[in-house]
Amino acid sequence: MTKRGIKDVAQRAGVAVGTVSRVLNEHPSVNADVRARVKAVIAELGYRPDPFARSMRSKVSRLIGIVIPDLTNPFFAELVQCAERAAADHSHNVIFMSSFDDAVKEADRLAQLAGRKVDGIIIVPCNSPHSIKAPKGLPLITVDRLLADHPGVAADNRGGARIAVDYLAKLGHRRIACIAGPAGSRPAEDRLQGYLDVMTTLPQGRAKIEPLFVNAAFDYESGRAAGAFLLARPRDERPTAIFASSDQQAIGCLRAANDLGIPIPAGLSVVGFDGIPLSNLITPRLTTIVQPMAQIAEAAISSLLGRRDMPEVGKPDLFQCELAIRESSAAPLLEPTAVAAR
Amino acid sequence: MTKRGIKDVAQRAGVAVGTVSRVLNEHPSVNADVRARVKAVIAELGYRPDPFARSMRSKVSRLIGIVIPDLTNPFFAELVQCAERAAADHSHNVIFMSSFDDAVKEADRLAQLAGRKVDGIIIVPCNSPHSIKAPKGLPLITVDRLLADHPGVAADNRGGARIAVDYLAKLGHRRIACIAGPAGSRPAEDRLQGYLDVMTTLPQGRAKIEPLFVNAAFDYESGRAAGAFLLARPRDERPTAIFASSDQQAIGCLRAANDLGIPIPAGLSVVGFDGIPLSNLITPRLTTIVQPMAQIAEAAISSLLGRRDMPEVGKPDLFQCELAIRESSAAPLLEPTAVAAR
DNA sequence: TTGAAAGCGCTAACAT
DNA sequence: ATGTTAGCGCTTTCAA
Repeated sequence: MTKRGIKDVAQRAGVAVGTVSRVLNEHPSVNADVRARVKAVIAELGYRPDPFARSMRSKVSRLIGIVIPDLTNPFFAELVQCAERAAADHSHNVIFMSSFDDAVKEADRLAQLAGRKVDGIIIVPCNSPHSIKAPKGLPLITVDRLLADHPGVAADNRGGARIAVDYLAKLGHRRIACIAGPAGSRPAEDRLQGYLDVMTTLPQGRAKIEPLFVNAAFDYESGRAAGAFLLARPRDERPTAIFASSDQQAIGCLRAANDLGIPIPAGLSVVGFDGIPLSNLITPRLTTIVQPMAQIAEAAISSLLGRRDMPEVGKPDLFQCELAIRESSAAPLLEPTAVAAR
Repeated sequence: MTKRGIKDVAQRAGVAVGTVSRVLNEHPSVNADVRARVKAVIAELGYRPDPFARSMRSKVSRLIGIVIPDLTNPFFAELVQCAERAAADHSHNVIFMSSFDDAVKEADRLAQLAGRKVDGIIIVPCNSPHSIKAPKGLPLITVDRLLADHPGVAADNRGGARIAVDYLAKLGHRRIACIAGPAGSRPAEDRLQGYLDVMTTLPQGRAKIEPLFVNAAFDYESGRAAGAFLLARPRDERPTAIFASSDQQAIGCLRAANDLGIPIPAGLSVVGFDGIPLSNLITPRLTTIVQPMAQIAEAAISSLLGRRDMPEVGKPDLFQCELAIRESSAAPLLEPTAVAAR
């Protein structure tokens, strides 16, 4: 099978190259029979338009760039996977790049993507306090870690946290602690806020209800340490439930409880956040707030491609989270209210 | 900053476009001073050659395609991350695609990459018994899951397994069990073989030494189940050490031990395989065989780009693994030899 | 060593 | 509705 160009197709079909091009681009003004004939020839010849020649003229690359801080984070890995699927659904391919959470590398990657003339960029900005210089004229959308001066889509972190804490409260828990994320992280702060929202509106019984939280990085080990800290207090002051700001933290916290011989969920309920695949694979399976990653990724891609309104700057599109009740949570052993009444 | 083309550079530098092109491509026959002047102008104008125009003529895209079954697997995520870094080191970008372990999708992705005229393809084939139709004329290399009819690079799985079991044996363990990977998986079989290699050469003491292994998927839950199975036997027949074929399995196995109240490493040593980041974040930190992912990825990229010989078909390049001794392993409580001698 | 010019394969503007 | 043609921005002969 030798090299086929648009000319060969045109010649074989007895039409001009322009017509073939129109067929290729689904241009309306082509007679049905001509279109059919051309398509037949295309199939017959196994012709595939050269994407470079195409992009050079049309300024459309059918390429989406995605820049994330670290693929080792399962949450980002899932995002990338979902984004690729969404892009494929729209006949686009994905150029993947990692910024290693380094603002300099991030800027470089962005410039490269601009050079590649990608049709849009999805970015999870790195954590250093900075903003991004979006190549102008190139649609860019932030995901998860929102930036004030760029459009963004994310989970409704605050709302999700409320759902989690609300659930624990309804189960009867009152001493609910929170492993908050790292200070300065937007998602972390939103989740903490959601926790506080619920805690401050809980009906005050005989036992005083006070929010109790500790900041920690989003990873497993930090979660374990934070959990150990929260659980290292006299039994009657010890939290009966912990809301962690990430699944990794929650899993670490499970470990801390285990180290102290606290049974799950009998002695302690733990709820995570994110809904990473691992959360449903461990024992006990983790009750968690699952982010609608597929929806988030789909929204980001659609917005970039103009098939959907771009979120306004300052008004990110937020997607509702869902509570997945699994094995790490249950009603507390002793109803604190009952105890207080005795 | 308006649109800059090669013409602007040529004009500003007082040379012909051809000369600028030669400078751009490091062509030798350009006077040093001319080259310097042109480079200065390029920098001054912030000129960036259009990759499409470039590729259209040169048939080189500076793009590498990578197809993996599932990014949710932390091992593959690390591979992708390493590959992207290696590609970036060679001024290439990476088009990422997921096959979702589906041979049909895989073939489709491959065709797309061929259409994109990528300079090479890295693929972790999906598990179904099949082979891959590599677009001819396009360098393709398999990683991890090797295929008999394509060049490949991977860790020396058999050697790595030997190191692990050898280490356990030297520690004094004799009842060493193995959580093998899924049957049919090439890496799984190689690792099991390594385990058997060592077990069959262990000096037979008074206590009979027999290999004991059970197949399981590579994930956490399968590892937990397999661990529970292996540990559910009378104490004096129970393995004192378990070699798992993946870190995820090992972590699941740790959990199984924990459920049975077996202390780690006092009551049981566990060694994993892969060296995923999580392995060093959990408690206890997991002793494991770490694959040189960066090296493997670098080798794959270099081979594709012709900066290094492509591995021969049937003779994959194998990279030595390293033992990372951490907290999940130790000498057995009672030296079996001593016991036998008593 | 350098310049001039011919395309690469396609799209889009213009002509019919 | 279809044909014709001028480039897109670059690389690469071919001359000089």
